[in-house]
Amino acid sequence: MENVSNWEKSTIANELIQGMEVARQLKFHLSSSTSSLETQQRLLQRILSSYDNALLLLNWSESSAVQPQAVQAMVSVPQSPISTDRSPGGSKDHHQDVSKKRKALPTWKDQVRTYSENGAESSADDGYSWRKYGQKDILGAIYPRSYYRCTYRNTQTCYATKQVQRSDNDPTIFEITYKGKHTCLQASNSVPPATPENQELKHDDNHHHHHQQHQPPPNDVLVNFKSNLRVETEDFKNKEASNSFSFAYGIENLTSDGQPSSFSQLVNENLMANFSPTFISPATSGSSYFSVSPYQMNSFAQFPECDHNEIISANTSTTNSPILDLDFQIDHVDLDPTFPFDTPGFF
DNA sequence: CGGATTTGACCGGG
DNA sequence: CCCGGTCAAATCCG
Repeated sequence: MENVSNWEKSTIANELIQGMEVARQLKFHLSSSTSSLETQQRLLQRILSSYDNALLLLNWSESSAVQPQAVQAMVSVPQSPISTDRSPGGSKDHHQDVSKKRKALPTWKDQVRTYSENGAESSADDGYSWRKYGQKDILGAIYPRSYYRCTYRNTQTCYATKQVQRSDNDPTIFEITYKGKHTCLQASNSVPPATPENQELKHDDNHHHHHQQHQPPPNDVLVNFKSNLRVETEDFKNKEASNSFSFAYGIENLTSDGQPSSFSQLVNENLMANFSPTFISPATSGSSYFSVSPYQMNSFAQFPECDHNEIISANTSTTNSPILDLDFQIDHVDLDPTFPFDTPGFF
């Protein structure tokens, strides 16, 4: 337990909460006669994905996490090459030598929805200061991809990076891929990151500045779970109202109205993806902020390597993936019980 | 002037 | 050789 940082806890809890929320929606849909099978399957997919991500976050093993983007790409125009679509026939032999991966940096994704149409700048402030170091046109993508690294890479040897890619289908969506965790110490007066990355507490505290962030015992996680779930639900509704999108419960209405529905489904999918719980602070009671961030955090971990997931996802993904993942996890834990994250010098 | 961004070159893996 | 990722010189900006 001790080697699981607060950041990981919150992120895992994030996934679990999301899964629970979606499960509730699915329950509602199942009892509703108007619910389409497609919708139900999508909800189920999301639930499985949440489990998958949570398990993956627990020990950084590869996974067949089903990305919402994949669904989105399938529903919409087939112009964006998503990594999950590969020919199943090409299942080449792969080695599971986990030993000599050099770039086993943890990777997770996030979707940020901009509210102002021009708002390319709104795609940003996640609490960390980034420095752009490159931009590339990506094959098959309309918008270029921007590369950022932590500002304190040289001064504090912080190797966190992120990539920002504007979505082809919905230009108000920015897909952000984070690689590596911040090992830097941000300025103390700065606003704590609204992302689950609440890491400053886990640094070797040469000087414990007033750490009101206590390490919550495992039970606290559950407490957080519940309390935040409530918050999240409210927030959920607020956003639904403010965006004047009837989503989730209204999907069928939108889609079955004779509309081609690909777009509305796309929108709903994006909303679904973005309506994940806006971050759960591990410091619950009396804590100053439940950062209800202006952007949504739908983080799900990614496979540091592409090798395994190829063959895993070649199988029909969802059903058998947990089993496979468990196997991987066991192996992984046996081989490498230490989490690379908790060592600040790791890179 | 100093730090951040831009942008083409460079590099390495597939 | 193509493509994605990074470097670094030039440029921008406060």
